[in-house]
Amino acid sequence: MLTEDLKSILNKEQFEAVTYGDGPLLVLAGAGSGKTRVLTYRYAYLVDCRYVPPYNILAITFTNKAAGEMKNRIISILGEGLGDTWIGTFHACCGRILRRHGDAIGYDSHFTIYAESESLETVRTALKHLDLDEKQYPPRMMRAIIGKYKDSMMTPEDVLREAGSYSERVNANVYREYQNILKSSNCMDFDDMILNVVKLFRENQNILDYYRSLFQYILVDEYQDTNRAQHRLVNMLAGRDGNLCVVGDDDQSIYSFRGADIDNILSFEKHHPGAKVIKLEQNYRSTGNILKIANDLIKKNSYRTGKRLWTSSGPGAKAVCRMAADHNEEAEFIAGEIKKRVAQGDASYSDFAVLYRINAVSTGIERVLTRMKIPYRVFGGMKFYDRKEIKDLVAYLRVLANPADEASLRRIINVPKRGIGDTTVDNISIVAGENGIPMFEVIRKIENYPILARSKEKLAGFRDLIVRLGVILADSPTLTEFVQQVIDVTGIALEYENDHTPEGDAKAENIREFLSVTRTFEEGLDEGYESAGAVFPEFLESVSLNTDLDSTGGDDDPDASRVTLTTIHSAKGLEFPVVFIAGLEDGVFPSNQSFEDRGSMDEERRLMYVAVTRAMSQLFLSSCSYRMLYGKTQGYKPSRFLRDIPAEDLELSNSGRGYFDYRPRQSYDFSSSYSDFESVRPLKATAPAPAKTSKPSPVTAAPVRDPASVFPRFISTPPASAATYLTDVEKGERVRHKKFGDGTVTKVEKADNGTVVEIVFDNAGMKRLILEYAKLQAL
DNA sequence: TATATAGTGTTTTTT
DNA sequence: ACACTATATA
Repeated sequence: MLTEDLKSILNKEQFEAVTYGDGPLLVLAGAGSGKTRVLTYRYAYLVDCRYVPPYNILAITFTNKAAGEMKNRIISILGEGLGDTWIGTFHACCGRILRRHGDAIGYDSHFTIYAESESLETVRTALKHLDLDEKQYPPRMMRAIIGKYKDSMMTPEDVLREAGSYSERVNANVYREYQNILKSSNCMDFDDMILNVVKLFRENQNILDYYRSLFQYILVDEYQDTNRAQHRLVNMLAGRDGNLCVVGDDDQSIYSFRGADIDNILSFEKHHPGAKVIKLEQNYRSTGNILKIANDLIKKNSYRTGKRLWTSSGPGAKAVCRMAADHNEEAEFIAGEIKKRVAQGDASYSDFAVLYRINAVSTGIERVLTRMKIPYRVFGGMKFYDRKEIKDLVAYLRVLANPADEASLRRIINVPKRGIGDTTVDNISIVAGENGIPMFEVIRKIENYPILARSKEKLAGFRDLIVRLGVILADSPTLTEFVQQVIDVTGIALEYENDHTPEGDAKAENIREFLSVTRTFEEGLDEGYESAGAVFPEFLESVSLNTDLDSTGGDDDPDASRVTLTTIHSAKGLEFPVVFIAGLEDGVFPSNQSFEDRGSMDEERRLMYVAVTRAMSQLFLSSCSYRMLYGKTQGYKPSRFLRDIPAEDLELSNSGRGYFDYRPRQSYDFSSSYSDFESVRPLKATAPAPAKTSKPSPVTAAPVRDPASVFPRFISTPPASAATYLTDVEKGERVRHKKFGDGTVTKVEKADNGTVVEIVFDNAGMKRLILEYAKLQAL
């Protein structure tokens, strides 16, 4: 590969980013600006022109898919294999480090990785240990709280030390017990994988030094999505002046609810003084009209580096905005447009995507697509590994690899049913706790524990089953054969096969499908192997970390052309010729939970920006006057994001049946998104609900032409009650919020859009609210 | 221990 | 609307 060749393939900024020399480099890559191209070419350039061995480059992505694509593209650029690489997700790379060096922080190399549901089970166990009522401390909420602590890298001890209230102390205790259970089960959750590597490095300078010298170059993709721990990890490895190249787009940061911290990318230059910053603003995906809408939307956010996408291609078609009466009309409009274009022969179903903020919006659209015989696929439904029957099978495998794995043991101890009930399990757990040994050790030596005498036979049966499977593992020549034996010997598929229901058949089929997962894994191995046992741990790790949809199987024809239905979050990184953004109503998108503070409203706007920039040549936006959500039909107003788009950029498609005659404002009003917080409450559905039948009846659908409803934001909303809300507060003050409950003000700061108050709520954690809108009451 | 019933809570979810 | 879960009951 010659540098001259790169010049002809890449634009000026891309070229500069790819060939930049040593030291920190920040690439701000706008949507569709060739980010992946830069990453892959930079990797190839380092290898081919600067003679860096691939093994000395750490390339981190967020998804397995991205890692796989990156690797393949590099190989095709270089035209040769790379050998052993460090191209992987944060979790895959950390897993690899921990399998090797985890013993330095007290983990056995066969540790199990817990996903969401096992983690939740562990929280339940922790609550039980602490005698806490699940009603009072919902496991999901507790897990979320623990997640927040982990996001901010706090240990249970840190939480306890800083605990100001009783509930915070309870949180700390649950967190501590949760960690204790994980540790004694030789398990980690996803967050722990990152945190533990940070811990490993912090406590073992020699190990850190080893990896620092190993990774001569570090590339990180989607940097705007890193959380604090990941940021810390990268900085430990790269140092202040290391050869760290991060690529990302602050305008596409949409995962803050999972701990992603937009500051990591925005303050890169602060952390790495003298860093080179390159902006990629030329867009190769969308038409000019689409980019104009995207640019105009995102420029309303103030906390950003500021980029403006441009294209050398023409303006293309105008975006079409449909004001529909209800979700049925919206769905029919979408289906109709798709049908029409496919019939004309200039598009196939896979050219279309329907994007929405919340999954609940998809159901209405699915119904109509099905009725009109339009093939579609829904992204991000039930994942293969999330299915009960697969989890059961995996739990068997995990117990074999790591008998200390308590959540997995509990999962399978009575699957298939063998008469071991909750009481017995609780007793085992108590005995295990008293003796400080794993539950499986108790089962191994049932004779020693009189409490368990009654279920002795049954437990012995379970123990013998596990032991027998262990022998089979040692004897099986291949992984697939072994797993087949596990299925047969345990009989987990049998009970499904016997009940002869469609669901049972599907579950049995899924279990068989798991064998294609093992086969695929075996095919992917570079070399052959001696026995199932030799690759077993590696296989389990790939199962734990491969949570995406690639191997879901089941669905008949993967190549068939279908419309894609997906949330905007899952659509990030994808592109489609024709994109529909459905459900553009205030309270749906933006979500009504985002009205509380500016930070989340900005994130909603970034989400809208991501949605718009998925479209290549045609964008459709739709909004409903009435929508049924969670079983209730309510009136809604058009999304503020719709109303923020200048009128001249939209072509209206109005059936005349919508209750609002939507007219976007002519001139751009920067304050609009915040000026009408008072009117965000959905309208009460006093008007006749939309017709239940799929064809809206023309009688009930008479449009309302009352000017007040045409421009609802000009209605002066009377105060909800006589209650007075605080207009100024000070640090330390106790306040009450209608949703978050009571809390203490920890910070007050003036911003151009109002007064930002930071409040630590007793039960809801820390929130930043805009005082003017937060409706706080004094206590 | 298995099944019926009432009650609940629903933003987004790369690993 | 709907799915999941805690509880009551046989």
